[in-house]
Amino acid sequence: MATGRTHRPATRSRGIPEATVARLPLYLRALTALSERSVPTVSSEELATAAGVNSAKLRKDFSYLGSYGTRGVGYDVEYLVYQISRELGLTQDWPVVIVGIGNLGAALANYGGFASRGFRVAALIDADAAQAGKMVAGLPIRHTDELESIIADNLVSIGVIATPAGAAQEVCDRLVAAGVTSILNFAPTVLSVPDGVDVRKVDLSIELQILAFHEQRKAGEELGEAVATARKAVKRPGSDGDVPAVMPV
Amino acid sequence: MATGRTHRPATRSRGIPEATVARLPLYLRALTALSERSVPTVSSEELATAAGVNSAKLRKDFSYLGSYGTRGVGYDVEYLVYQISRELGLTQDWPVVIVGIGNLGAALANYGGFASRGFRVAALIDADAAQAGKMVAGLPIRHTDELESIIADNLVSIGVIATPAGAAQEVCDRLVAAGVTSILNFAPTVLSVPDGVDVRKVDLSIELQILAFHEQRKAGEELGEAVATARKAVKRPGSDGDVPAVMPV
DNA sequence: AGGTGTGAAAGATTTCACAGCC
DNA sequence: GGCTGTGAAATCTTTCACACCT
Repeated sequence: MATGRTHRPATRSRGIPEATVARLPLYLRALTALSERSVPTVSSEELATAAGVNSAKLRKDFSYLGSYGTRGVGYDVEYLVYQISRELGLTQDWPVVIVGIGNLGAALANYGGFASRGFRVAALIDADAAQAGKMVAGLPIRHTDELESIIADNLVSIGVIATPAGAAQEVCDRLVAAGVTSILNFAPTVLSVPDGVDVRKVDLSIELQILAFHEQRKAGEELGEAVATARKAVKRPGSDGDVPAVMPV
Repeated sequence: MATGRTHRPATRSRGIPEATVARLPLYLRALTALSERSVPTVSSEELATAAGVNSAKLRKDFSYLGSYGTRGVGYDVEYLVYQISRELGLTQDWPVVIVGIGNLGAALANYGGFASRGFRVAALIDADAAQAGKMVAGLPIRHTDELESIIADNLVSIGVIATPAGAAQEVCDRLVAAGVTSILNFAPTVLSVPDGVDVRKVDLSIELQILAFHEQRKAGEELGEAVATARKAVKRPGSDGDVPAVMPV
């Protein structure tokens, strides 16, 4: 069934839904674990459990990639690993730069998952001249002045921004001007970019706030406000106003 | 319009869509910035631009909270800040613990956004006894042995896991057993938790992989594979096989 | 039997477009 | 005249359930 003229509309044969794309890395991780344990095949049910989704969703997701399973048997682990990797573009080398080597930037540089699966940290860049040359995760920190040449020399198309919020847009503009077309933004700012540039945002305080929303519901509905009240009383000394005077979220 | 019997079905008067909840922190941040510049009112169009969404979506989102705007005028900035904060549960104090004080955990502890808006780092916890007592971001690292008592003493209901993948599930189990009901997970693993416990996941390599997917499309469709080919040729020496031998993603 | 692949139904989210109020 | 609030339409996502292959 890899041959033409099937039910699938030819017009968007390559149009994999965003929601599916976002789950492919999850499946890939679960499959990689199975592969390391030399498991040869896996059913949609087993794989779905390992990835934390339900099996109908997983099968639907895979159906957008093609028919890679065998009815009555399941999926060949190695083959699926390869197909998903290829679909995600992980069979090629993606050089990335990390800009802003503070606590977070250093954590990212040291993060193992970064180095695996075709991603390669091409350079660490920081605006602080005093940091230049210092080694982090086996790489020397380089000064922002070199940003453009580093990107050009390494054909970098993915940039990671781990600067303070105030610097993020300027860094972003320079990355884009130098040729970067995908940005992973850790700074708590909305970046504006031209069409054709992708931005994904990772925002710690947003995630916490979403948790707080649900937490509040639980407290209110299941415990009749008692815990919430107790918690309110436990404010630490020195922040007893209603508006904590800290930097903007 | 705080009074009853409106068009909204009473059955889910409190049922704010997840997608809307996920955007409230974005609006709140934009509003806080306006508030600091003492801007009194803002239109849906302006606020939407600042938050990086379109105005119809923003108005729809706000309509789930209530009618807080004035037709022909816009929204009162201070009032909206208050309403959204309240809706998100940020008017109360949320003590959090961070478990796993490696590079990432330290970065989180130092992250300013964490400390703002009602979140308070109650303790930093690490399994390495040699680290115990060391100060990070003004707080002493405490040993995992103390986890249960720390959570009980501080009424902690939100836990942040920044441990290696291998330790995450065990830490999670202990947090949950001790009373934590919301978890922000930075470890690249699927956590299993009982009903009633919320888990949100932040996964750096997943974000990168999603970017790579779109990046690949751009290269293939707009440049006729030329750049992709060039990039493939630039593999660094020592990783010329097809399967990079690094830790699982 | 056992498990994939997928139409069709159900549900959620986004966008449109305009009535209604200031 | 300008801008909110919201039904209704369009779109996207998930779930169901079963035909079909091994």
